[in-house]
Amino acid sequence: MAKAEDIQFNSLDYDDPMVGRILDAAEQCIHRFGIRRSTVGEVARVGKLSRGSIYRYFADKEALVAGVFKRRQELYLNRTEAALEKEPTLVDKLTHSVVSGRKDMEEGIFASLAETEPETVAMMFLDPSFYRRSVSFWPPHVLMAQEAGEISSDVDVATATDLLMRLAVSLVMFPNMGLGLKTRREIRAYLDQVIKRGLG
Amino acid sequence: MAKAEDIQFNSLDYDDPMVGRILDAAEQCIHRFGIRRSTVGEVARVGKLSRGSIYRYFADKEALVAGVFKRRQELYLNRTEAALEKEPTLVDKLTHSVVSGRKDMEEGIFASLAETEPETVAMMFLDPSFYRRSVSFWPPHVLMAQEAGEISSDVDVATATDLLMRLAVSLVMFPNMGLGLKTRREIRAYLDQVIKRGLG
DNA sequence: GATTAAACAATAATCGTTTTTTGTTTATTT
DNA sequence: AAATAAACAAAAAACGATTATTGTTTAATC
Repeated sequence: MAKAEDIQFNSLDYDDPMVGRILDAAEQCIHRFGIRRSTVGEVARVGKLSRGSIYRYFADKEALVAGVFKRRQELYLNRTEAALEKEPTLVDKLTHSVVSGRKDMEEGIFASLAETEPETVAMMFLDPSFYRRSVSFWPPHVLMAQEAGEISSDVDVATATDLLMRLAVSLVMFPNMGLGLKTRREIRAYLDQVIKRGLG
Repeated sequence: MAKAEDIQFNSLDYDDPMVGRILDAAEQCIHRFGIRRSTVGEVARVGKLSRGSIYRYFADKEALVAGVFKRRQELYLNRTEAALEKEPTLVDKLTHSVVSGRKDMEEGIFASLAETEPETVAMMFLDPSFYRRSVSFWPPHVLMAQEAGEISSDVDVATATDLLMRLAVSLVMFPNMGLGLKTRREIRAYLDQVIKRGLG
Protein backbone atom coordinates (compact mmCIF):
# COMPACT_ATOMS: atom_id res chain seq x y z
CA MET A 1 0.00 0.00 0.00
CA ALA A 2 0.85 3.72 -0.04
CA LYS A 3 2.36 3.59 -3.48
CA ALA A 4 2.29 7.25 -4.45
CA GLU A 5 4.18 8.20 -1.31
CA ASP A 6 6.96 5.71 -2.01
CA ILE A 7 7.42 6.96 -5.51
CA GLN A 8 8.16 10.42 -4.22
CA PHE A 9 11.39 9.17 -2.73
CA ASN A 10 12.13 5.77 -4.19
CA SER A 11 12.23 5.18 -7.89
CA LEU A 12 9.36 4.11 -10.09
CA ASP A 13 9.14 0.50 -11.12
CA TYR A 14 8.57 0.65 -14.82
CA ASP A 15 7.77 -3.05 -14.83
CA ASP A 16 4.43 -2.43 -13.15
CA PRO A 17 2.09 -2.46 -16.15
CA MET A 18 -0.13 0.17 -14.57
CA VAL A 19 2.80 2.57 -14.17
CA GLY A 20 3.79 1.92 -17.76
CA ARG A 21 0.33 2.65 -19.08
CA ILE A 22 0.08 5.83 -17.08
CA LEU A 23 3.48 7.08 -18.20
CA ASP A 24 2.81 6.10 -21.81
CA ALA A 25 -0.42 8.05 -21.82
CA ALA A 26 1.13 11.02 -20.03
CA GLU A 27 4.06 11.12 -22.41
CA GLN A 28 1.76 10.96 -25.38
CA CYS A 29 -0.27 13.88 -24.03
CA ILE A 30 2.82 15.94 -23.23
CA HIS A 31 4.21 15.17 -26.64
CA ARG A 32 1.06 16.35 -28.36
CA PHE A 33 -0.20 19.21 -26.20
CA GLY A 34 2.65 20.15 -23.90
CA ILE A 35 2.52 20.07 -20.11
CA ARG A 36 0.15 22.96 -19.48
CA ARG A 37 -2.54 21.70 -21.84
CA SER A 38 -2.32 18.11 -20.65
CA THR A 39 -4.88 17.34 -17.97
CA VAL A 40 -4.90 14.32 -15.69
CA GLY A 41 -8.36 13.54 -17.03
CA GLU A 42 -7.02 13.51 -20.58
CA VAL A 43 -4.14 11.25 -19.57
CA ALA A 44 -6.67 8.88 -17.99
CA ARG A 45 -8.79 8.87 -21.14
CA VAL A 46 -5.81 8.24 -23.40
CA GLY A 47 -4.50 5.49 -21.12
CA LYS A 48 -8.00 4.03 -20.77
CA LEU A 49 -7.87 4.08 -17.00
CA SER A 50 -9.33 6.10 -14.17
CA ARG A 51 -8.08 9.32 -12.70
CA GLY A 52 -8.07 7.59 -9.35
CA SER A 53 -5.49 5.10 -10.56
CA ILE A 54 -3.16 7.87 -11.66
CA TYR A 55 -3.40 9.51 -8.26
CA ARG A 56 -2.78 6.13 -6.69
CA TYR A 57 0.66 5.94 -8.33
CA PHE A 58 1.57 9.60 -8.54
CA ALA A 59 1.21 12.13 -5.76
CA ASP A 60 0.22 14.92 -8.12
CA LYS A 61 0.49 16.14 -11.68
CA GLU A 62 3.99 17.44 -11.07
CA ALA A 63 5.17 14.01 -9.98
CA LEU A 64 3.53 12.49 -13.04
CA VAL A 65 5.33 14.87 -15.37
CA ALA A 66 8.58 14.31 -13.51
CA GLY A 67 8.00 10.57 -13.90
CA VAL A 68 7.70 10.90 -17.65
CA PHE A 69 11.00 12.74 -17.95
CA LYS A 70 12.68 10.53 -15.40
CA ARG A 71 11.76 7.46 -17.42
CA ARG A 72 12.95 9.06 -20.64
CA GLN A 73 16.25 9.93 -19.07
CA GLU A 74 16.63 6.48 -17.57
CA LEU A 75 15.92 5.01 -20.98
CA TYR A 76 18.50 7.27 -22.55
CA LEU A 77 21.07 6.30 -19.94
CA ASN A 78 20.32 2.61 -20.30
CA ARG A 79 20.53 2.73 -24.06
CA THR A 80 23.67 4.81 -23.97
CA GLU A 81 25.25 2.55 -21.37
CA ALA A 82 24.57 -0.45 -23.57
CA ALA A 83 25.89 1.28 -26.67
CA LEU A 84 29.08 2.29 -24.89
CA GLU A 85 30.00 -1.34 -24.42
CA LYS A 86 30.79 -1.44 -28.10
CA GLU A 87 32.82 1.76 -28.12
CA PRO A 88 36.52 0.98 -27.76
CA THR A 89 37.80 4.13 -26.03
CA LEU A 90 36.64 6.75 -23.55
CA VAL A 91 36.79 9.34 -26.31
CA ASP A 92 34.55 7.22 -28.49
CA LYS A 93 32.17 6.75 -25.61
CA LEU A 94 31.89 10.44 -24.94
CA THR A 95 31.50 11.15 -28.64
CA HIS A 96 28.66 8.68 -28.80
CA SER A 97 26.99 10.29 -25.78
CA VAL A 98 27.14 13.71 -27.37
CA VAL A 99 25.82 12.53 -30.72
CA SER A 100 22.93 10.55 -29.22
CA GLY A 101 22.27 13.31 -26.70
CA ARG A 102 21.88 15.82 -29.50
CA LYS A 103 19.65 13.46 -31.41
CA ASP A 104 17.36 13.02 -28.41
CA MET A 105 17.15 16.78 -27.98
CA GLU A 106 16.32 17.31 -31.62
CA GLU A 107 13.69 14.68 -32.11
CA GLY A 108 12.59 13.47 -28.70
CA ILE A 109 9.97 14.80 -26.31
CA PHE A 110 12.20 17.78 -25.60
CA ALA A 111 11.97 18.96 -29.18
CA SER A 112 8.19 19.03 -29.16
CA LEU A 113 8.08 20.61 -25.71
CA ALA A 114 10.58 23.24 -26.80
CA GLU A 115 8.11 24.40 -29.42
CA THR A 116 5.18 24.92 -27.08
CA GLU A 117 6.97 25.63 -23.76
CA PRO A 118 10.59 26.62 -24.41
CA GLU A 119 10.95 28.26 -20.98
CA THR A 120 10.07 24.98 -19.29
CA VAL A 121 12.73 23.16 -21.27
CA ALA A 122 15.24 25.88 -20.49
CA MET A 123 14.48 25.58 -16.78
CA MET A 124 14.95 21.80 -16.88
CA PHE A 125 18.28 22.12 -18.66
CA LEU A 126 19.58 24.54 -16.07
CA ASP A 127 18.41 22.46 -13.13
CA PRO A 128 21.48 20.76 -11.65
CA SER A 129 19.39 17.78 -10.51
CA PHE A 130 18.78 17.05 -14.16
CA TYR A 131 22.38 15.88 -14.45
CA ARG A 132 22.77 14.28 -11.06
CA ARG A 133 21.79 10.86 -12.29
CA SER A 134 24.35 10.98 -15.07
CA VAL A 135 27.23 11.65 -12.71
CA SER A 136 27.19 8.07 -11.44
CA PHE A 137 27.39 6.98 -15.04
CA TRP A 138 30.98 7.76 -15.93
CA PRO A 139 33.25 6.60 -13.08
CA PRO A 140 33.44 2.95 -14.21
CA HIS A 141 34.34 4.05 -17.72
CA VAL A 142 36.96 6.42 -16.37
CA LEU A 143 38.51 3.56 -14.42
CA MET A 144 38.56 1.34 -17.48
CA ALA A 145 40.25 4.06 -19.50
CA GLN A 146 42.84 4.48 -16.76
CA GLU A 147 43.53 0.76 -16.66
CA ALA A 148 43.83 0.68 -20.42
CA GLY A 149 46.31 3.54 -20.22
CA GLU A 150 44.15 5.80 -22.34
CA ILE A 151 44.14 8.49 -19.66
CA SER A 152 46.41 9.05 -16.69
CA SER A 153 45.78 7.35 -13.34
CA ASP A 154 47.01 10.47 -11.57
CA VAL A 155 43.75 12.32 -12.17
CA ASP A 156 41.15 11.29 -9.65
CA VAL A 157 37.95 9.75 -10.96
CA ALA A 158 35.69 12.51 -9.67
CA THR A 159 37.64 15.18 -11.50
CA ALA A 160 37.66 13.19 -14.71
CA THR A 161 33.93 12.54 -14.42
CA ASP A 162 33.30 16.22 -13.84
CA LEU A 163 35.17 17.16 -17.00
CA LEU A 164 33.46 14.51 -19.10
CA MET A 165 30.05 15.66 -17.88
CA ARG A 166 30.81 19.31 -18.52
CA LEU A 167 32.03 18.58 -22.03
CA ALA A 168 29.07 16.37 -22.86
CA VAL A 169 26.49 18.79 -21.46
CA SER A 170 28.14 21.77 -23.10
CA LEU A 171 28.40 20.09 -26.50
CA VAL A 172 24.77 18.99 -26.43
CA MET A 173 23.49 22.29 -25.11
CA PHE A 174 25.60 24.47 -27.42
CA PRO A 175 26.39 22.67 -30.69
CA ASN A 176 28.57 25.55 -31.74
CA MET A 177 30.34 27.79 -29.30
CA GLY A 178 32.97 29.45 -31.39
CA LEU A 179 33.82 26.21 -33.11
CA GLY A 180 30.98 24.63 -35.07
CA LEU A 181 31.27 20.98 -34.10
CA LYS A 182 28.73 19.34 -36.31
CA THR A 183 29.81 15.96 -37.58
CA ARG A 184 30.66 12.95 -35.49
CA ARG A 185 34.23 13.11 -36.73
CA GLU A 186 34.66 16.74 -35.74
CA ILE A 187 33.28 16.07 -32.28
CA ARG A 188 35.55 13.08 -31.84
CA ALA A 189 38.64 14.97 -32.93
CA TYR A 190 37.80 17.80 -30.54
CA LEU A 191 37.20 15.49 -27.59
CA ASP A 192 40.31 13.48 -28.37
CA GLN A 193 42.42 16.62 -28.24
CA VAL A 194 40.78 18.01 -25.11
CA ILE A 195 40.75 14.78 -23.12
CA LYS A 196 44.14 13.44 -24.08
CA ARG A 197 46.19 16.61 -23.84
CA GLY A 198 43.97 19.57 -23.05
CA LEU A 199 45.67 22.54 -24.63
CA GLY A 200 49.13 21.34 -23.59
CA MET B 1 19.16 61.10 -37.90
CA ALA B 2 17.46 57.70 -37.84
CA LYS B 3 19.12 56.60 -34.64
CA ALA B 4 16.90 53.76 -33.52
CA GLU B 5 17.32 51.97 -36.83
CA ASP B 6 21.10 52.14 -36.66
CA ILE B 7 21.16 50.76 -33.16
CA GLN B 8 19.38 47.65 -34.32
CA PHE B 9 22.41 46.60 -36.28
CA ASN B 10 25.32 48.71 -35.13
CA SER B 11 26.22 48.98 -31.48
CA LEU B 12 24.96 51.52 -28.99
CA ASP B 13 27.22 54.41 -28.14
CA TYR B 14 27.19 54.47 -24.39
CA ASP B 15 28.93 57.85 -24.49
CA ASP B 16 25.76 59.55 -25.68
CA PRO B 17 24.38 60.95 -22.40
CA MET B 18 20.81 60.36 -23.54
CA VAL B 19 21.49 56.69 -24.17
CA GLY B 20 23.14 56.44 -20.79
CA ARG B 21 20.20 58.01 -18.98
CA ILE B 22 17.74 55.76 -20.75
CA LEU B 23 19.69 52.61 -20.02
CA ASP B 24 20.30 53.65 -16.40
CA ALA B 25 16.60 54.18 -15.87
CA ALA B 26 15.67 50.97 -17.66
CA GLU B 27 18.18 48.93 -15.70
CA GLN B 28 16.91 50.41 -12.45
CA CYS B 29 13.35 49.47 -13.37
CA ILE B 30 14.29 45.96 -14.44
CA HIS B 31 16.32 45.53 -11.29
CA ARG B 32 13.39 46.51 -9.09
CA PHE B 33 10.34 45.20 -10.92
CA GLY B 34 11.60 42.77 -13.53
CA ILE B 35 11.05 43.07 -17.26
CA ARG B 36 7.34 42.35 -17.38
CA ARG B 37 6.40 44.94 -14.79
CA SER B 38 8.66 47.61 -16.22
CA THR B 39 6.82 49.93 -18.62
CA VAL B 40 8.38 52.36 -21.03
CA GLY B 41 6.41 55.09 -19.28
CA GLU B 42 7.93 54.14 -15.95
CA VAL B 43 11.42 54.11 -17.45
CA ALA B 44 10.75 57.59 -18.83
CA ARG B 45 9.58 58.83 -15.44
CA VAL B 46 12.58 57.36 -13.61
CA GLY B 47 14.98 58.76 -16.22
CA LYS B 48 13.17 62.10 -16.22
CA LEU B 49 12.71 62.11 -19.94
CA SER B 50 9.96 61.55 -22.44
CA ARG B 51 8.68 58.32 -23.86
CA GLY B 52 9.32 59.80 -27.28
CA SER B 53 13.05 60.05 -26.57
CA ILE B 54 13.23 56.42 -25.60
CA TYR B 55 11.54 55.41 -28.84
CA ARG B 56 13.94 57.69 -30.65
CA TYR B 57 16.90 55.63 -29.49
CA PHE B 58 15.33 52.20 -29.20
CA ALA B 59 13.09 50.60 -31.76
CA ASP B 60 10.89 48.97 -29.13
CA LYS B 61 10.81 47.72 -25.57
CA GLU B 62 12.57 44.53 -26.56
CA ALA B 63 15.49 46.50 -28.00
CA LEU B 64 15.62 48.58 -24.84
CA VAL B 65 15.81 45.52 -22.62
CA ALA B 66 18.39 43.97 -24.93
CA GLY B 67 20.37 47.21 -24.68
CA VAL B 68 20.44 47.01 -20.90
CA PHE B 69 21.83 43.50 -20.92
CA LYS B 70 24.17 44.25 -23.80
CA ARG B 71 25.68 47.13 -21.85
CA ARG B 72 26.00 45.02 -18.72
CA GLN B 73 27.77 42.31 -20.66
CA GLU B 74 30.02 44.83 -22.38
CA LEU B 75 30.88 46.27 -18.97
CA TYR B 76 31.63 42.81 -17.66
CA LEU B 77 33.85 42.07 -20.64
CA ASN B 78 35.67 45.39 -20.37
CA ARG B 79 36.25 45.00 -16.66
CA THR B 80 37.32 41.43 -17.06
CA GLU B 81 39.59 42.30 -19.97
CA ALA B 82 41.25 44.95 -17.85
CA ALA B 83 41.60 42.65 -14.86
CA LEU B 84 43.14 39.92 -17.01
CA GLU B 85 46.09 42.20 -17.79
CA LYS B 86 47.24 41.60 -14.25
CA GLU B 87 46.78 37.84 -14.34
CA PRO B 88 50.05 36.13 -15.25
CA THR B 89 48.82 32.97 -16.98
CA LEU B 90 45.94 31.78 -19.14
CA VAL B 91 44.81 29.55 -16.30
CA ASP B 92 44.73 32.51 -13.93
CA LYS B 93 42.80 34.50 -16.49
CA LEU B 94 40.17 31.84 -16.92
CA THR B 95 39.94 31.36 -13.18
CA HIS B 96 39.34 35.06 -12.75
CA SER B 97 36.64 35.01 -15.44
CA VAL B 98 34.82 32.19 -13.71
CA VAL B 99 35.01 33.78 -10.27
CA SER B 100 33.84 37.19 -11.46
CA GLY B 101 31.26 35.61 -13.72
CA ARG B 102 29.76 33.76 -10.77
CA LYS B 103 29.79 36.91 -8.69
CA ASP B 104 27.91 38.82 -11.39
CA MET B 105 25.32 36.05 -11.59
CA GLU B 106 24.85 36.03 -7.84
CA GLU B 107 24.56 39.71 -7.16
CA GLY B 108 24.03 41.48 -10.45
CA ILE B 109 20.88 42.20 -12.40
CA PHE B 110 20.59 38.50 -13.21
CA ALA B 111 20.16 37.59 -9.58
CA SER B 112 17.21 39.93 -9.10
CA LEU B 113 15.69 38.91 -12.43
CA ALA B 114 16.08 35.26 -11.54
CA GLU B 115 13.78 35.77 -8.56
CA THR B 116 10.93 37.35 -10.47
CA GLU B 117 11.40 35.83 -13.94
CA PRO B 118 13.61 32.73 -13.76
CA GLU B 119 12.38 31.41 -17.10
CA THR B 120 13.55 34.57 -18.82
CA VAL B 121 17.00 34.22 -17.30
CA ALA B 122 17.08 30.56 -18.29
CA MET B 123 16.20 31.45 -21.86
CA MET B 124 18.96 34.07 -22.03
CA PHE B 125 21.52 31.63 -20.69
CA LEU B 126 20.64 29.07 -23.31
CA ASP B 127 20.65 31.55 -26.17
CA PRO B 128 23.85 31.01 -28.15
CA SER B 129 23.99 34.68 -29.14
CA PHE B 130 24.48 35.48 -25.47
CA TYR B 131 28.01 34.10 -25.74
CA ARG B 132 28.85 35.23 -29.23
CA ARG B 133 30.43 38.46 -28.08
CA SER B 134 32.70 36.63 -25.65
CA VAL B 135 34.16 34.43 -28.35
CA SER B 136 36.23 37.29 -29.76
CA PHE B 137 37.56 37.85 -26.27
CA TRP B 138 39.93 34.94 -25.85
CA PRO B 139 42.01 34.54 -29.03
CA PRO B 140 44.61 37.20 -28.12
CA HIS B 141 45.08 35.60 -24.72
CA VAL B 142 45.41 32.20 -26.30
CA LEU B 143 48.13 33.53 -28.59
CA MET B 144 49.98 35.07 -25.66
CA ALA B 145 49.84 31.80 -23.77
CA GLN B 146 51.16 29.98 -26.81
CA GLU B 147 54.02 32.44 -27.19
CA ALA B 148 54.81 32.11 -23.50
CA GLY B 149 54.90 28.35 -23.92
CA GLU B 150 52.11 27.87 -21.41
CA ILE B 151 50.05 25.92 -23.91
CA SER B 152 51.01 24.21 -27.14
CA SER B 153 51.14 26.08 -30.44
CA ASP B 154 49.87 22.96 -32.20
CA VAL B 155 46.32 23.56 -31.09
CA ASP B 156 44.60 26.12 -33.27
CA VAL B 157 43.31 29.26 -31.62
CA ALA B 158 39.66 28.61 -32.45
CA THR B 159 39.74 25.21 -30.77
CA ALA B 160 41.43 26.59 -27.68
CA THR B 161 38.95 29.45 -27.49
CA ASP B 162 36.09 27.02 -27.81
CA LEU B 163 37.33 24.96 -24.88
CA LEU B 164 37.99 27.99 -22.70
CA MET B 165 34.50 29.30 -23.39
CA ARG B 166 32.87 25.97 -22.67
CA LEU B 167 34.74 25.59 -19.41
CA ALA B 168 33.97 29.12 -18.29
CA VAL B 169 30.30 28.94 -19.21
CA SER B 170 29.90 25.51 -17.65
CA LEU B 171 31.62 26.49 -14.42
CA VAL B 172 29.54 29.63 -14.03
CA MET B 173 26.30 27.93 -15.01
CA PHE B 174 26.85 24.82 -12.90
CA PRO B 175 29.04 25.55 -9.87
CA ASN B 176 29.03 21.90 -8.97
CA MET B 177 28.64 19.18 -11.51
CA GLY B 178 29.90 16.12 -9.75
CA LEU B 179 32.81 18.00 -8.33
CA GLY B 180 31.89 20.94 -6.09
CA LEU B 181 34.30 23.61 -7.25
CA LYS B 182 33.72 26.40 -4.79
CA THR B 183 36.85 28.27 -3.88
CA ARG B 184 39.11 30.18 -6.19
CA ARG B 185 41.90 27.75 -5.45
CA GLU B 186 39.79 24.71 -6.31
CA ILE B 187 38.69 26.28 -9.58
CA ARG B 188 42.25 27.18 -10.46
CA ALA B 189 43.57 23.71 -9.73
CA TYR B 190 40.83 22.16 -11.82
CA LEU B 191 41.41 24.47 -14.76
CA ASP B 192 45.16 24.03 -14.53
CA GLN B 193 44.77 20.28 -14.80
CA VAL B 194 42.22 20.38 -17.58
CA ILE B 195 43.95 23.00 -19.71
CA LYS B 196 47.52 21.87 -19.32
CA ARG B 197 47.06 18.14 -19.66
CA GLY B 198 43.41 17.27 -19.98
CA LEU B 199 43.04 13.81 -18.52
CA GLY B 200 46.26 12.57 -20.07
C1' DG C 1 17.81 69.54 -34.48
C1' DA C 2 16.58 67.30 -30.52
C1' DT C 3 13.29 66.84 -26.71
C1' DT C 4 8.86 67.00 -25.28
C1' DA C 5 3.84 66.66 -24.59
C1' DA C 6 -0.31 65.09 -26.28
C1' DA C 7 -3.28 62.39 -29.03
C1' DC C 8 -4.15 58.16 -31.22
C1' DA C 9 -5.18 53.16 -32.82
C1' DA C 10 -3.48 48.62 -31.97
C1' DT C 11 -1.86 45.51 -28.76
C1' DA C 12 -1.36 43.56 -24.30
C1' DA C 13 -2.24 43.30 -19.29
C1' DT C 14 -5.63 43.22 -15.63
C1' DC C 15 -9.75 42.19 -13.28
C1' DG C 16 -13.80 39.86 -11.72
C1' DT C 17 -16.59 35.92 -13.21
C1' DT C 18 -17.45 31.40 -14.92
C1' DT C 19 -15.79 27.04 -16.01
C1' DT C 20 -12.44 23.47 -15.73
C1' DT C 21 -9.12 20.90 -13.35
C1' DT C 22 -7.04 19.17 -9.36
C1' DG C 23 -6.62 16.32 -5.57
C1' DT C 24 -9.42 13.71 -2.00
C1' DT C 25 -12.86 10.77 -0.56
C1' DT C 26 -16.48 7.36 -0.81
C1' DA C 27 -19.00 3.53 -2.47
C1' DT C 28 -19.10 0.03 -6.19
C1' DT C 29 -17.05 -3.25 -9.44
C1' DT C 30 -13.57 -6.50 -11.12
C1' DA D 1 -6.60 -6.01 -3.07
C1' DA D 2 -6.80 -3.00 -6.84
C1' DA D 3 -9.32 -0.37 -10.33
C1' DT D 4 -13.19 2.32 -11.08
C1' DA D 5 -16.87 5.75 -11.05
C1' DA D 6 -18.90 9.48 -8.88
C1' DA D 7 -19.05 13.30 -5.89
C1' DC D 8 -16.87 17.07 -3.80
C1' DA D 9 -14.25 21.43 -2.17
C1' DA D 10 -10.17 24.01 -3.34
C1' DA D 11 -7.16 25.64 -6.80
C1' DA D 12 -6.22 26.91 -11.40
C1' DA D 13 -7.47 28.05 -16.17
C1' DA D 14 -10.44 30.26 -19.60
C1' DC D 15 -13.23 33.85 -20.62
C1' DG D 16 -14.92 38.45 -21.76
C1' DA D 17 -15.01 43.35 -20.44
C1' DT D 18 -12.13 46.96 -18.94
C1' DT D 19 -7.98 49.32 -18.37
C1' DA D 20 -3.06 50.13 -19.33
C1' DT D 21 0.75 49.97 -22.47
C1' DT D 22 2.82 50.11 -26.77
C1' DG D 23 4.43 52.20 -30.74
C1' DT D 24 3.40 56.12 -34.06
C1' DT D 25 2.41 60.62 -35.22
C1' DT D 26 1.73 65.51 -34.57
C1' DA D 27 2.63 70.13 -33.10
C1' DA D 28 4.89 72.80 -29.50
C1' DT D 29 9.13 73.83 -26.82
C1' DC D 30 13.91 74.08 -25.63
